[in-house]
Amino acid sequence: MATRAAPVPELERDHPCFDCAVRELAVCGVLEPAVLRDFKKSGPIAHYAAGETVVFEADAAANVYSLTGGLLRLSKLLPDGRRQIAGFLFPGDFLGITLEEEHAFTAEAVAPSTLCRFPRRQFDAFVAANPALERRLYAVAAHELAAARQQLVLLGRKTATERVASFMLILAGRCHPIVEDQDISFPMSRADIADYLGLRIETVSREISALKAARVIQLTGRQSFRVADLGRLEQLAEG
Amino acid sequence: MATRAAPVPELERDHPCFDCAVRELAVCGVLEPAVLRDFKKSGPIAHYAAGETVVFEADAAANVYSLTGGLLRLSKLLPDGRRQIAGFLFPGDFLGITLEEEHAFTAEAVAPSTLCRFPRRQFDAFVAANPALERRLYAVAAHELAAARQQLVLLGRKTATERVASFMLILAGRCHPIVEDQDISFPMSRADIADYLGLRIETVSREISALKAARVIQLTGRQSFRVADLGRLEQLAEG
DNA sequence: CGACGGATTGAAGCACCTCAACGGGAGTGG
DNA sequence: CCACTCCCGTTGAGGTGCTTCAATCCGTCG
Repeated sequence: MATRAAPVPELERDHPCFDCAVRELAVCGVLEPAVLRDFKKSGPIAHYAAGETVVFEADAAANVYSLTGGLLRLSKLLPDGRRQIAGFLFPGDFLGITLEEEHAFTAEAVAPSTLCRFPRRQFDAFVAANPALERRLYAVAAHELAAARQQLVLLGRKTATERVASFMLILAGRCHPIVEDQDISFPMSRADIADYLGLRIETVSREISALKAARVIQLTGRQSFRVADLGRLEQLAEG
Repeated sequence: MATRAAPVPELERDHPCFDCAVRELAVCGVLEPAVLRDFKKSGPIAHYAAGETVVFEADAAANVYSLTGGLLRLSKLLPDGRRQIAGFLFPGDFLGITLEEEHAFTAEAVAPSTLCRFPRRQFDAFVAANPALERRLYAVAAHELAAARQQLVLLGRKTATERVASFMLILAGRCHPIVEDQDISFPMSRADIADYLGLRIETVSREISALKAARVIQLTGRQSFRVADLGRLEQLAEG
């Protein structure tokens, strides 16, 4: 869900970010090599297994993160256990858009994930010293805001069929261009999908089965599919 | 929904922003008087009657706005007429958090409203020249993002009773501190509330009646109420 | 193989929606 | 001042889309 970055100069082979797969995608993409090297010094790499928690809701927001690999979910629990997933973070996405003292959402690894971790204080200093980074962060926040508001429409007004179709489109939309019959894999479980779409897993399952039966999509595995009829899928997603 | 600003030096009486009621609340609050005067020159005041549209979804984002009085709603329509309100803008709030070329949501005046309008190009130049403004915009975006995600929980997982109770708390939360038996007025119609909460008007009406019958709130008019039992209201809102 | 967790499918229930009637305040005109 | 209308909100009765509960399937792993 990160926006595309301006190309940065080539890095030297010994640069700590040399083999980062998402360098240009991530917020760091706007930094000059020298600055980037300096920046990276403050940020060790952290690994999380599937299911592990990166930050707890209401934890002190001591660090910010840049996701370089894997998949995270941002979620919130109600007292009785109901869960809502506010969004997924893909490689290149930034975790820590807040000026509050504590995180508002729990971030957990859906699949094994790799993150660059930066102490917030140092990160804030870096931001203050690098206007380009500040602008980039604003762009990321604005983009996430638009995505969250779009999700409000889905949760507030769409039917189960429309929600699941929209979800498929969101997944497909991560590939550019969106083409039919291209294999798309998603690491999240039916439970995650349900909690993201405000449905129950049984409903998600039924709707996926219906899309498959209608030959709009094709299941190529439990966590992968192909779009068989893009036009129809878009139609279903918008009501 | 705006965050509190640092106090600014006193303005001269002839300053165009001298009698702005939300100066310190709005994004302009971080600007020095001289800069502010310069800034304001680029921004004429616009008035909108209740029901009028400030920006249409998919319109070119040629301007940004600062709301100085009234109330706006941000909404999106599905092809068949279903509507979702993504949020309300109160005085001091900023309209135009996006780097896209077009607006993603329609903004309409719920009540007669007054806005400062700035051409986006000039505004962007101002932002680039004023790091404090840039930081402030980021803070606003981060805050709106948190609010939108909180709303996702409401729309995805809360019952009708919980939604309406939460809405009452949001309204009450705009007064600091939240005290019982203080009159709170809201200019939006039941239809607006319903489209904000992802419910139908009838359901909103029934739930409000139920809260009233349970003596949790007290209706003091069609568009005003008092919190009679804050603890109970909070309990109902959280499930 | 048997056990386990995740996914699917079926049948019944319920929360909210839909449709419909009614109520009440604001504005208008006699 | 009242009669009328209009709009918004409220209330009631019946319908439905998603949930709930339950059984089964299937791939994985010991």
